[in-house]
Amino acid sequence: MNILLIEDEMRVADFVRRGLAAEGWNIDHACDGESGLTYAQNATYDVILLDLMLPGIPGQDVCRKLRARRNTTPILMLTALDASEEKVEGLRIGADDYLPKPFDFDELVARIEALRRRATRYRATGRGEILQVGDTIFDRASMQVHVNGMEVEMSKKERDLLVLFMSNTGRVLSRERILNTVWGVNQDPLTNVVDVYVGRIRRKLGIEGNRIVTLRNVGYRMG
Amino acid sequence: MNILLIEDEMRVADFVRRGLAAEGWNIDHACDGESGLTYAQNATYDVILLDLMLPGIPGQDVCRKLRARRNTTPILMLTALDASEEKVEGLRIGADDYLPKPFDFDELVARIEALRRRATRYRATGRGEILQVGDTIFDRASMQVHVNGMEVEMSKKERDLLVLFMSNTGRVLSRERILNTVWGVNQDPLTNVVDVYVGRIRRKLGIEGNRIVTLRNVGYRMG
DNA sequence: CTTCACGTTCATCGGGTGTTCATCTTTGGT
DNA sequence: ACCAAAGATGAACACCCGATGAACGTGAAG
Repeated sequence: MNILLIEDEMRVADFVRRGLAAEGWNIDHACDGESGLTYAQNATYDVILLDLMLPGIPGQDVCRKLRARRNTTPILMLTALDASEEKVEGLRIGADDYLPKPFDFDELVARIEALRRRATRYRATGRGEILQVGDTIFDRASMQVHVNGMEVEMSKKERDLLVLFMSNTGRVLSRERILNTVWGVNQDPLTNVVDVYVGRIRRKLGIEGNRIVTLRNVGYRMG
Repeated sequence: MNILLIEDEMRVADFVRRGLAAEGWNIDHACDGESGLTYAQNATYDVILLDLMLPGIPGQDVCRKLRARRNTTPILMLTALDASEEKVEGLRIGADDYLPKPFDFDELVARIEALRRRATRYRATGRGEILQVGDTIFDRASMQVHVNGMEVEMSKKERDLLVLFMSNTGRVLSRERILNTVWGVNQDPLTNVVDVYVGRIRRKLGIEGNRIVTLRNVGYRMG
């Protein structure tokens, strides 16, 4: 899940970023409305967290502009004020939910997940809580992998790689793309970690591992 | 957790009742606004689910009357219409959240839990509720922990952590998340208190402690 | 003042995990 | 059929993460 956080207070931003990163989500952080709009235009996010008290453009205007640009990404407003007028106004100008500071971290996570769920009912894009390909099932909440009803133990990297495959079935993934996504940027391009890990999850998946096919000189594809 | 459902359509009511009962919650069902108000007056609920299209008194009026009677129970509005004017109006007249039909069941659960969490931050919770995972039982009212019928002594932090695990069985909890929830915000991220306490409750739970498994590089999961 | 329970930090230890490397196998082209 | 390049795989290894025992500080109770 990709999240855009538009927030100027570094303390809050750091707190949110660390916590959400721990949920396994990717956070992009913009410090003001201008850069927030730029981020939102150049990438696709699952949820936008928008602070209202911003330097320069106020959060409300950021929200209006996003909607004017036909951006339908769910917006969760964060604000220090718990005035219900502000809440009502926020929802009127296109926000999807509203969370007054100081907020409970668990509640933030629950709201984000609720927004994601709601959005994915209408768009087809989003990923659900459970990924299934053939007889291979991955549960994001418990991080468990089941193959033919049997649980299979995996390490974090193995799971990350499997999730990448399972959420891109039928699509070819280049080694480079896999490296960037699972291992992060700036990796030694002449490593063969990807090959090693593909081998490991193939073995662990047993027969189901055959679903990951090699395309010589191109990459791998699951499906 | 006790929930009051005010809803006239039997199909929807049955669906919600069965699903929420499966969460281990008690559901009282009123078929119209009148009886709904009576229920709300004679018992204390954690959350009220209020349909807007009701025979007799409209849902909006039920909401207003509850608030006029100083009833502060969180209200989650359910409605067939996804008109944001209605949403705005609902929030203005005292509802806490709003869910358009048809809704995702998981989302309903998430919203209810969010409302409960939000409410319990301001009131003193103290409701008698029993958590059970395997042969481990926690009684919120007496704060007692029983394992295989034997009482186990625990400190406050140990109990808090155990409750967090027991109310999130099957879900992976990152250290950050645990720190934020049990120890509070802005904690030194490089402390290992969480590890130490997980170890302590594992030991105290004996065999049952094995239910808390470690996911290396991710967090812990109970169940 | 003493004692004790609790929360927290620290140091140490063991093992799982991630990574590299070398070798073997497969594939595609000539 | 042969060769070269790409991929698969087994093994080795360093390192980091988590488990744990112990020590320390603190505040409450006796």
